[in-house]
Amino acid sequence: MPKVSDTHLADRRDQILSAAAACFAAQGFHATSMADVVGASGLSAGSVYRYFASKDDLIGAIVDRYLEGLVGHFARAHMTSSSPADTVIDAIRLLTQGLIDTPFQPFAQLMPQFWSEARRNETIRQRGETAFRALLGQFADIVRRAQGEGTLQTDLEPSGVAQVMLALVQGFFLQSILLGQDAALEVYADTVRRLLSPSSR
Amino acid sequence: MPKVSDTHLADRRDQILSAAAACFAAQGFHATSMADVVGASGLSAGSVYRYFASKDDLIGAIVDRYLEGLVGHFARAHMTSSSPADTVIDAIRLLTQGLIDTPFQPFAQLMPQFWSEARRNETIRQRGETAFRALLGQFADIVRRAQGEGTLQTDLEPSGVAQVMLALVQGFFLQSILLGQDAALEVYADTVRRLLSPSSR
Amino acid sequence: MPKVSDTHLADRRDQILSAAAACFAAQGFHATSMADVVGASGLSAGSVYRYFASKDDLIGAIVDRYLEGLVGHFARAHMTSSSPADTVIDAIRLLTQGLIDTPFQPFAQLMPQFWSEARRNETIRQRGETAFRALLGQFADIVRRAQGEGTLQTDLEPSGVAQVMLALVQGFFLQSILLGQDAALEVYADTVRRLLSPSSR
Amino acid sequence: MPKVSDTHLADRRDQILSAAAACFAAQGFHATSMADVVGASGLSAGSVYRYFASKDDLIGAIVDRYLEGLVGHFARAHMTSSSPADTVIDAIRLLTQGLIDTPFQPFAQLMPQFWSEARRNETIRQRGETAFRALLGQFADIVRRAQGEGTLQTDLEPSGVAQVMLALVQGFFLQSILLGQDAALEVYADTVRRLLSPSSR
DNA sequence: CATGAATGAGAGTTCATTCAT
DNA sequence: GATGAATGAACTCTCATTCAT
Repeated sequence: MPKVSDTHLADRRDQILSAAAACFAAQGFHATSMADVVGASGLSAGSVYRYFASKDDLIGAIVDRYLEGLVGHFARAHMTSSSPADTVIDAIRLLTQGLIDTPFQPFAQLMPQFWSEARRNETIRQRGETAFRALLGQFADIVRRAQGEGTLQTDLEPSGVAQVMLALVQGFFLQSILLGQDAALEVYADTVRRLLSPSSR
Repeated sequence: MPKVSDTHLADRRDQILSAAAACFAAQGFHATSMADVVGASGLSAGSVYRYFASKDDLIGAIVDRYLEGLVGHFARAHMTSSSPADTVIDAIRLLTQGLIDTPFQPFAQLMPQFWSEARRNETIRQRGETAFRALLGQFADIVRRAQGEGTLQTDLEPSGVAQVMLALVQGFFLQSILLGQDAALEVYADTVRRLLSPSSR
Repeated sequence: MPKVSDTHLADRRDQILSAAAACFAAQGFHATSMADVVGASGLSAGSVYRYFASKDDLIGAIVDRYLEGLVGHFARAHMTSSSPADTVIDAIRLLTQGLIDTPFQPFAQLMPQFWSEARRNETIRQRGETAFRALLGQFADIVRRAQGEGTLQTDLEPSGVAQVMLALVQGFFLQSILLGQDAALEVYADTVRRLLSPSSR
Repeated sequence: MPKVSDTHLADRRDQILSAAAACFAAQGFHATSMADVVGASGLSAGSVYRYFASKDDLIGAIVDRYLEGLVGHFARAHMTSSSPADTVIDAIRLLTQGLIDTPFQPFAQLMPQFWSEARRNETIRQRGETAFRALLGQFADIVRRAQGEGTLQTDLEPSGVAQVMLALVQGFFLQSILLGQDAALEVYADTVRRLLSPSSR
């Protein structure tokens, strides 16, 4: 199919990317063979390699999507949340739902894959660093706003609280891999809210 | 009645396990070939397979060591720490030092490997669940003790705080993979201490 | 009755052939992909396959051009040269210059490619046989003329001398691939002249 | 089979090398797949790669054998031949017989492969240069000896005659690929003898 | 007529595992 | 008991060729 519209090309790319994301989320980057991706995409090997130069290129594109999705999620949470605690809890809820049935469905499951890869692949590490620094910046802004509104102690370093907030999201997800996410969220959310919101004390 | 002593057998096993841990920490489970492990161990392929039935078996043994080391670390931290905040910070410091020159040197680097594997390997997930539930139990005890001593609010659910404590350790490590661990620890530790220690408010 | 003129078709063919010759000379038949040829020709894959049924067909056409060029070169050398020795030396000089900046530029570099291919491809071998028999015939004529003029011993078999002459051209080119052609030519030419021209003895 | 004798290892290497030489001679380097070599060797893919790191490595080893065989052949011819003409003719005869049933059987057929490869592979070109310079040196010695014995004109440059001698061997082989070697040799040999031996004039 | 996206068999290579010695 | 040569299925990736547009 020559001289095809740009939309068509972008759709094909998305088709491959979605298939790959599903495979990678289910099996991990390294346990997924290109044949798996090819099969899941419904295209041929040659076509997949027309859109992505190598498996690493495909992994890079998936990671980019993952990071964009992550930063986008948190940016939206940022808009609608008033407090650091709610930001953390909303983020978890968004990502948890993403674990089930949103368009971001497979991406939350990619988290451990991403961290493994970041240790070995400098390009991915750098992209991750950029994304996560942006995230920490957003969180720090939320902290400063809360401090300005008097809902958070002013002796806390915003960057430190931002790191803590991020850790609270990350940690919950890691734990949910081992323990299952449903049961714990209520207690966890309540604890986070009490610790990060002095008004409740 | 084997010709060689049990000690000899155990030593061989340790020799392989140490070599494998170093390889896995440096390159990840999947990027490490059995030939890498065989080479690093100084033994032959046949010997390695005499002690471990398969690569997965070897990974399982490494994960067991990793989890034992982790639980042991925190258990020790438990003994010497009086407060939840100090437990978190001590744990980070122990593991951070482990990143450099303790006998646990490679194990901290195995963290993302472990979480990736736990998503795909049910046996490993279960062992992890057991270990982390034990860890959470220890942390909950620390929380209860602190509440009894009046250094922590009593309206906090101990299991929730335990999860938060664990998340604060895990999150710091994930972030340090991307951002480098040195700079942030002081601010992070200070923030954790202020949030988890009402006396400072 | 085609919509485009025959000239246009022939031009397209030449365009592809020139691009292919350059690629084949630079990289060899097998290391050159059809994508390379397509790219160098400035046309599309479909167009190239409109003019040449297959890669082998294209190789065949290139070989034909190569052989035509070769025979044509020697035919011209035949006209202007009076002696067997000068024929050999002029041929080398023409082809050597062809290595640099004549329209035959890439063809001399195709020589080893041709001989490799002739061993495996019977069609090409046959075309080569025809061309080289023609060449040997031209050379034999030159020998007979020289013998008639008394500038060459009459006890030499013309066909044998023709083969020797051809070998002297071919051999020089093979050696120049390994050794570089510049330095040796003067000594080589002088030696050829002395051996093939009894007058100089 | 572990702890196998060095002889056994060398035999395996030879086994692969012989199979590869046969394949390469029959089909050329690039038209021969590693699967072809594997099949012809009677071993497995893994075994072939235990002895040769890559296809290029294998080609390099074959070329080395080819060049050694070539230089060795000519060195022997050198010993037993008294005149430059006989050296050329003996060399052709040795290599021609090699085309049929000596241990060097496939190597003579590798000639065009070698020259093609030398144009694209600098390592191979260099090895070839070394070997052929050695050959030219041997030939020049023969020339000087003949000049000393008064069987060759002293006004010929030994290095130039050496190049001519080599060309006469190479050219005959190239021509024999197209024309078949049997018929021509007698006439060719006679012509070479007459041209290179002034005594016959 | 021209295009170039799509194909899929097959390329070179790796590697977990076995077993004769 | 230990060895390491041997295995072969599976891997990532290429490329000559086709055909819907």
